[in-house]
Amino acid sequence: MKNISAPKGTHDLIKDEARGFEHIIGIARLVSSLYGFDPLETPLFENATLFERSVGDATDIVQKEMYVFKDKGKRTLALRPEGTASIARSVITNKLYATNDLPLRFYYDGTMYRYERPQLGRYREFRQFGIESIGLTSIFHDLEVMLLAIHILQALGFEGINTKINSLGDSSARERYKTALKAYYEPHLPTMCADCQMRYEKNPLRMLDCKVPHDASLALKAPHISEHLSKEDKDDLNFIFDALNGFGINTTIDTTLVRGLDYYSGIIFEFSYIPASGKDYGAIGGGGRYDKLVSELGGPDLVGAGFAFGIERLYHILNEEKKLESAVFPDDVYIITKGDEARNDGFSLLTSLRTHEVRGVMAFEDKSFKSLFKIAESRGAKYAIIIGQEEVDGEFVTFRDLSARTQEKVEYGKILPHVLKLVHGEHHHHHDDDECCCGNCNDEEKEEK
RNA sequence: GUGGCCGUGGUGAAGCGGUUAACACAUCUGGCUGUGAACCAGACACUCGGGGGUUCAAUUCCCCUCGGUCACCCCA
Repeated sequence: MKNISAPKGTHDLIKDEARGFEHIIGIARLVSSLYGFDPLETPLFENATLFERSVGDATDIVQKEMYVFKDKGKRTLALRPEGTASIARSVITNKLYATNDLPLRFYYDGTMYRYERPQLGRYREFRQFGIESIGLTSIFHDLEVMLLAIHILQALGFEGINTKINSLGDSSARERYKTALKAYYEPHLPTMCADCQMRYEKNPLRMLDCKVPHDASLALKAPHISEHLSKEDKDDLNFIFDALNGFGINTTIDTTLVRGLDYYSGIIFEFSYIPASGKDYGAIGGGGRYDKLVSELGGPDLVGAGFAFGIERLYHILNEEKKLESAVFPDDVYIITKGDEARNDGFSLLTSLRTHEVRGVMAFEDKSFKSLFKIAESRGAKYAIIIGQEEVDGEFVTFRDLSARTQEKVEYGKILPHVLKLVHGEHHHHHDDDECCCGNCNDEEKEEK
């Protein structure tokens, strides 16, 4: 039998990692709802033309990274490479814009697919959390979107995020700028690196952040995109810059910042953060304004703005920075039994504990007490409940405090309240507070008696 | 898509032409007949990622392939 493996560029999220992802998404959803955003879930695949028309059929994402396939009905479908196009599509197909309450504010999260060569922080199936605000009427709406993004990062524990902003202007400004750039670079082209010669044809904006010293020095004197921006675009950019700094967010205008999706126009932004380990996971999130996306997809003339975070990247960084508290949920109780009768009694007890929101498991197979205690320990269980023949005969339970290493006998009839009191006790303890629970609880119990 | 490095048991890893393929952790069994530490004694590798080749002999060399990782590219 041949071994099977997970497809290249995919990864399983196991226990801690899955909980870490849940945590990140949970915070992002919570903060988004603070800003009046609602969830919107769209399909994992769409008609391929949706992405060709929105992301852009000349972009790398569509040209070489999209998973495209035909279904049995000969429809040409694509696994979504990003989330914005689907949200825009949904707004149009469901006529969500027919409301007096614009902009529409939505958040989403889910897997995205891009056929790329996997690397650290880059996968073929990866997860994003994003928000879209569609039907903007004010620059404050752009600002709101950015503040929400930053708020989420702060709520996750990020400090010192590098925020870069830029304005791409409208599409005609961008074309004018590309022409100007090419005119500037043309005479120098023979002296430049091979990559830049390729960029010249494909994406001249990228020539600006070449790392080859010679080329980088040329970039310093290159024409500026601001020379081609309308007054309104310039004012918007300055407004955002001042506002973010005014809120204490360290922001820089990076005129070389560009994005790989064609629908962006006007203000764009990107967040990055390199952890102390020095590992560079790339941009952790980014987004911007899209003036024409909705109308080009056949909807009304609505302006939108949004962003997306890469959850894998957020997770990896938070993990390196030890910002994720252990996501492990230790058992409250671990039940150890010996013999059929004991197993029956133990199972009834376990079942009733669970209905009372006590977390626990028991082993149903016969193993040595030694290994069962080892399992209880590795699960981080607070208490062990032992039921063997002695206990069954005497109708009691041996209740062991695993951290204090003390145990006592508790009658069958009193075990449920006994556990509930310890686990849920009126006086609320923090779960990470090792010493408190057992000691205090027992003391108080004695005092009450 | 281009180039570099890597792939040994559940895990971390030695070995780099002929070895019983170390060692450590984990797991299991016993010493302790119902109790988690430590200690002691044992046990556990049906493909050394997969396929092919060179060789008397390959985990060790070569090729292909799959996967990971790094740089480029691109982006979350």
